[in-house]
Amino acid sequence: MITMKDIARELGINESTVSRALNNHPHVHPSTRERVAEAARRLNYRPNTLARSLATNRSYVVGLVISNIANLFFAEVTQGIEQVADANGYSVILCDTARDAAKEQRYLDLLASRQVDGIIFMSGRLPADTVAAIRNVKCPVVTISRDGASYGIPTVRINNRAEAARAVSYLINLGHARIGFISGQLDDAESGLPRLAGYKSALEDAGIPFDPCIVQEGDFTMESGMRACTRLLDAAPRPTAIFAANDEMAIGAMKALAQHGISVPKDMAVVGFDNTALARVVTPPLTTVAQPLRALGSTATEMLIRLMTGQGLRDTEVVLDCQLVVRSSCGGTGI
Amino acid sequence: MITMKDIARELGINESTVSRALNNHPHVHPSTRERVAEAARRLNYRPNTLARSLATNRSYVVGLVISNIANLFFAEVTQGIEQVADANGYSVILCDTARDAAKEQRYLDLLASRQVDGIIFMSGRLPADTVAAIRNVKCPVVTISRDGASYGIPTVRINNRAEAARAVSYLINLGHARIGFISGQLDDAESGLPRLAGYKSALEDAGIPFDPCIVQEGDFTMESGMRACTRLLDAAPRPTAIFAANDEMAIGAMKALAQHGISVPKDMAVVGFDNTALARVVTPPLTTVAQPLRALGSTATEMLIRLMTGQGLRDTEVVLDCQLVVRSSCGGTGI
DNA sequence: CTGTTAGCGCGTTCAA
DNA sequence: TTGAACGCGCTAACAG
Repeated sequence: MITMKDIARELGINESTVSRALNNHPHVHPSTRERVAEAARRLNYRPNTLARSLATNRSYVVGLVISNIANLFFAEVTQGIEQVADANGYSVILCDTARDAAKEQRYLDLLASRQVDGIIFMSGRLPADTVAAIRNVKCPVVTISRDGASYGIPTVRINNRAEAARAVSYLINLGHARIGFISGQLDDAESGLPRLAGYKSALEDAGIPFDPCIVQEGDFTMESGMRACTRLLDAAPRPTAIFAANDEMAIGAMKALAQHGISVPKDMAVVGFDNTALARVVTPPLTTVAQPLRALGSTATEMLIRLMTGQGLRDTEVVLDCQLVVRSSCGGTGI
Repeated sequence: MITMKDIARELGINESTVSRALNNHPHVHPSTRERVAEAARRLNYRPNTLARSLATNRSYVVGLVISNIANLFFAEVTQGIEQVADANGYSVILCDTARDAAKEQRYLDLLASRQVDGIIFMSGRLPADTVAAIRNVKCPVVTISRDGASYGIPTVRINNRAEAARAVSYLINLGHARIGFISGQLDDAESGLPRLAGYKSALEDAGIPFDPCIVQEGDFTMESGMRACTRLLDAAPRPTAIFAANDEMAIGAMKALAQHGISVPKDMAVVGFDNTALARVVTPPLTTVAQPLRALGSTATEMLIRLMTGQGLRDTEVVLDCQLVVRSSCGGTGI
């Protein structure tokens, strides 16, 4: 490895002059600067970021703690994060916790040891000891899509309640008055309860009475969507539309409908939530609430950068808007 | 930040003794070791990995250069990589190149500057200057799924030719004699040409003449699959089965078939390649050649670890087996 | 504008 | 078994 010392010796000047020249400090003679640059090029010099970080106490690395990179949802958010980080000179250390709480803690510790300048945390719920661990790392932390705001942790998320209501209102405007709902786990404070609440409020706004018989709980898997849909079909009167709390369950519902010979969207409209790639591949393409995945990542990263660079935050909680993507499962025209 | 010096002062002993105690060196008095451990705990000491790396010249970080983390294919491989890396004490720096050759070079340089111990490279083809850049970083590099072996770069990949042949043979055994092929770009030395070659060889083995009329080139997108399929339907005699070089195009083909009122698998069998999550969501679920995605990642990481730890490599090229996953698009039973 | 000195936190000699 | 001293590669403070 070739160091600043080498190029200093080569040029018969001092190491710190080399440092200044390479870092574009003011007050370096143009000719010196040029000679240094030339020598660096010639000797194939590569700065040692580790040493620099040790000296400056800034690593220009951010940690990303995530529960499952193989999930399209997280993968897209990650892309938004990496892109903004890189554009600002930061590298990203990827930590996949596989929803393991012990791993979460270990990763937070590891990242702190590695002197990261900041951390983005997007791994499941926030139990008390995880909150404690987050407070324990000295660097700024931003959480995505979780209930961090209630702990005073900077957060970016979507308004699950309002977005769910928007989707249901859309169905109502289409003329549907009997709308089944396939919920996620109701103990999920993120995508479970709030989306159910949104469903209810949209009905209420339209003066449609809430009927618990056409609300079925699933667990966000395709299989649970199929089962929930089958139960919905037994309700009397039968719903004319189904809203599911995520795409997977909506797709499961469409499969169940197909098995029962019910045609989408002619006999049943279906709407999902998330807008993963699955939604446009399934037949017919699924109408769905599109989360701004990349934006979740980039916004969180921008917040983190503000914190790391000592600029304040406007709001410790940012709520992003979604978009209803209408496809042929809901009366759209399809491809 | 609290350092070894702090705990040394606290205990009235020397800093290097603390270092030895913390690193479980032999020849440290048990009582000293215990006092140090206790003080470290009490003061909430956290080792500074940067400083350690600078001193030992090993960072325990690997770089991952990838072309698109939002693609399920790469995301799953990445999960395999992260998992093995973490299990061996390595962290992963994620670099998403977005297929930008300039970014590839920049990232390789960046990683070298960060003193990573090794790099896994999985970003598109290997043009000459990228090969040069790879040779230029001093740490070991392993490539995945690319033609690195011909440059002497350690590689793990699948046998695209043989796996494609396997899928086509399966169709032949099912009784199909007229099998259309939707290829990828034929200038793609990875998934383009080899898969076409596999298609041809399977036909030849079965004594079926090759007919260029029922080979249509696509570009791995769903839309191109639709167009290619439409062209295939004009061929006379019309094929009874279609093999596509990836899932996306196979799904596009299924969409085109649906538009033409052709039922899958009754009137047409369809087989894809890759086994992304899309394959089991589409209707009917797609038969496809399943690449061992996680294994690609974990195998590459294991190779890299051998290299980083100075153990040799058995083979500089490892070829993994795929598996044909039969689903209802091809005579399976469906869900 | 440049050289000198000191130090970031840790590991590793070499003596004692 | 422990202490003292030095070095990893780089930045920063202070002179000059």
